[in-house]
Amino acid sequence: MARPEKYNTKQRDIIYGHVAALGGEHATAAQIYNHFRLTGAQIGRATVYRHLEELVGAGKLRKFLTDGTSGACYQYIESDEGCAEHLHLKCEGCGALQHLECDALGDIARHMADKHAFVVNSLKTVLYGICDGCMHKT
Amino acid sequence: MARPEKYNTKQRDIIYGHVAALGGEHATAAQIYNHFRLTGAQIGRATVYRHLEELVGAGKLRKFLTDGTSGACYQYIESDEGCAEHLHLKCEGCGALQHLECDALGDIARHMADKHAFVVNSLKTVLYGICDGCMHKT
DNA sequence: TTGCGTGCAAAGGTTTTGCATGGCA
DNA sequence: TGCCATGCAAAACCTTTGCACGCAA
Repeated sequence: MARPEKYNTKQRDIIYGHVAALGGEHATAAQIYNHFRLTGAQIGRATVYRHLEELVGAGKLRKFLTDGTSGACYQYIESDEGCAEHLHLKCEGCGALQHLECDALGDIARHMADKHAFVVNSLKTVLYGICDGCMHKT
Repeated sequence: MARPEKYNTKQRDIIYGHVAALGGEHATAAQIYNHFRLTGAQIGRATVYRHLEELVGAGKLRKFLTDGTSGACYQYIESDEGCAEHLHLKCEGCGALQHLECDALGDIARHMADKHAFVVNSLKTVLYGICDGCMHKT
């Protein structure tokens, strides 16, 4: 159990290194696949998807779903404790995905657990709304 | 602006009536389409999708995205004003959708607007997590 | 050598779009 | 009558899967 840790391949290192290098940035599977194509690293779509799902299962990567047929977005999860506790904001106007770094979120999660017996999964929750830029447009 | 309110067709009434009859239940586009096929109402896929998206845009319907390739789930929004005041909780264990009635939500929305210049859309925002019942199972 | 991991291609599914026809106002 | 909405089909899209080869241990 734990982690099979079967083989240590070059592709695994490349993919893992790339998503880790993304830091807080998010990327779709297609973007990641294209990045490898452009950088010369010949990695098949299937391999990208397989490792992405593997990393999601291992808790190293977060997966969320965008609105249209744009596909799923992946984001690296820092192992630091501080970064695990932030939510995401999706602007319905421009479609941008922002990160919410705020101490209040910890209070919200605690409030939900205490008063409503509901444990919020910050990794999956996305708040929808209108960002500052789009609010002043038209 | 308000609403174009173009034509009032029979299919529109059928689709609207069906999703309203679902109440709190959620259904995928394929399920809704199949329901019409079985009940004898001949309505094309495209028409179902078009009206579903129209209803989502009008705030009458909520659209979720499921994990796999199962497609999107739609759910009827009972009353505009009632649901605008609170958020929704989606349990990842049992799939139930709960309503969160809490004054703290007003504080959250206010905090987001003041500190982060982001207006939260309560109609579309869903908090994911584990409900009380599922937490004690297994 | 053994067998997992890879890559290519094709399948699977959901959603969108073009175009001719029918129905509402 | 004019024009929108519909329906059928095909396209586009993302994602998964089968199979033969290559590479790690």
